[in-house]
Amino acid sequence: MSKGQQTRAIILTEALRAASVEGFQGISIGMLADRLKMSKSGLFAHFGSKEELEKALLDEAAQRFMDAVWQPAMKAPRGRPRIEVLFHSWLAWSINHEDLPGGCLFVALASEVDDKPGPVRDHLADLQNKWQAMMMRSAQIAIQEGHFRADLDPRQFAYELQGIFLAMNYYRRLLRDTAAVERAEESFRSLIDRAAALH
Amino acid sequence: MSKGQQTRAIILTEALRAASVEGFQGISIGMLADRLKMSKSGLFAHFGSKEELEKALLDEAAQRFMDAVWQPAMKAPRGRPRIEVLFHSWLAWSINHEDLPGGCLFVALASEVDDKPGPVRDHLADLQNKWQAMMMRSAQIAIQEGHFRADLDPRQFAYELQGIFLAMNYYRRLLRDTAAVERAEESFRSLIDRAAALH
DNA sequence: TGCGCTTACGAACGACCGTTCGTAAAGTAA
DNA sequence: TTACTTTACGAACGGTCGTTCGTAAGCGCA
Repeated sequence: MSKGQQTRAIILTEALRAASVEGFQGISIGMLADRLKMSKSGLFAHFGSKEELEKALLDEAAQRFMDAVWQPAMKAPRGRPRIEVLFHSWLAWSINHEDLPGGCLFVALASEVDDKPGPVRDHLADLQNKWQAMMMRSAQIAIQEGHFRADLDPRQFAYELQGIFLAMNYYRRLLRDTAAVERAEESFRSLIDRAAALH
Repeated sequence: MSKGQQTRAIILTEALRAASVEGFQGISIGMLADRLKMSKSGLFAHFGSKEELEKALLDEAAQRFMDAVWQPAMKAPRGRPRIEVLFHSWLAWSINHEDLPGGCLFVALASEVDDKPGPVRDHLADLQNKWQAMMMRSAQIAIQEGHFRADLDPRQFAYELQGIFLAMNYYRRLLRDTAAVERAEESFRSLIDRAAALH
């Protein structure tokens, strides 16, 4: 790995941390340069514009998300066990305080960019649409495997899973409810019970 | 109403619109002054600091929320009917494009302020904690009325209701899913069915 | 009508923003 | 080591930020 790529990786790691806490609006080139003891212009040169930095951050976060959440799920047996791993990896991802002290980056950015047309918004929406599709597909597989009811609506299943996750984030980060994760687990159990095939 | 209070109300209405779209970080005194064809300093004088403006905005939003969501629910019969009105008023509030073109202000602000200690964060968290308490209390009443199961956990009920709402916001605003509201309705029906007392 | 208080303005402040540019140092391949 | 490219820097740009202040106009009560 060349020197440039190395520095770039360090910048992205620090910027990821900062953005999870402050959002894209809240981070600045100067602030990142200060934290990393670099010059503004030196850091800036790695991306060419702040918008390019933001896109690079989304790519980096997506890469990490796939590694931390999707890959472990793909190693689990198809169907219900996979969905259980998926959900728990997802929770763990958003609570990983070292990489993302401000919680899940995608949630932190959603409200900020949802009204701001442009490549950053498009990129985030694309990633999140794909994530919904992945959850839907996982539910479909669970139906195929006979773990879930045949008449389950996978889209609605993904919607409710997303809701449980968002509520966990809300309770944990804004309300500082220490039982947020347990509430999410409880809701998840209920969702799985309803989705499960009758025996 | 004095001239000052009148101007202040106009500022708050416009600032509320802007903040629902751009968040607190995204609005500035200069931008609001431009939109309202006032001077920066003239507008500024009504609040004394940007933080005071933000607190005033939270108060104004809370007031409007109570009028638009809580009051209609209190006019409905106790128990399940009240909860149904509550939920639908809540959805309508967040979709009211005239007052809040960027959707529910509280959701828009949650991620922005949840890591920023200070009076603004405290104020928002307080409002949201009270809202959770209102939903819990409504569920308790529904239990008393015999509409909901006696062993229902009102806290968990409020959690899931919050999740349905947040997912609706996410689907509608970030993913631009035109069926977001219907998905929310579907999840709500399912939640009510599970909460309902058996006959 | 007149007077005092409220309301609004314009100019300016230091701070920070993203970005540009010329230049020096460090890395990398032959 | 040499020659070339990559990487990093410092200074400066125009612009916007929240905030301050002195001053003028307008409101509302006597």
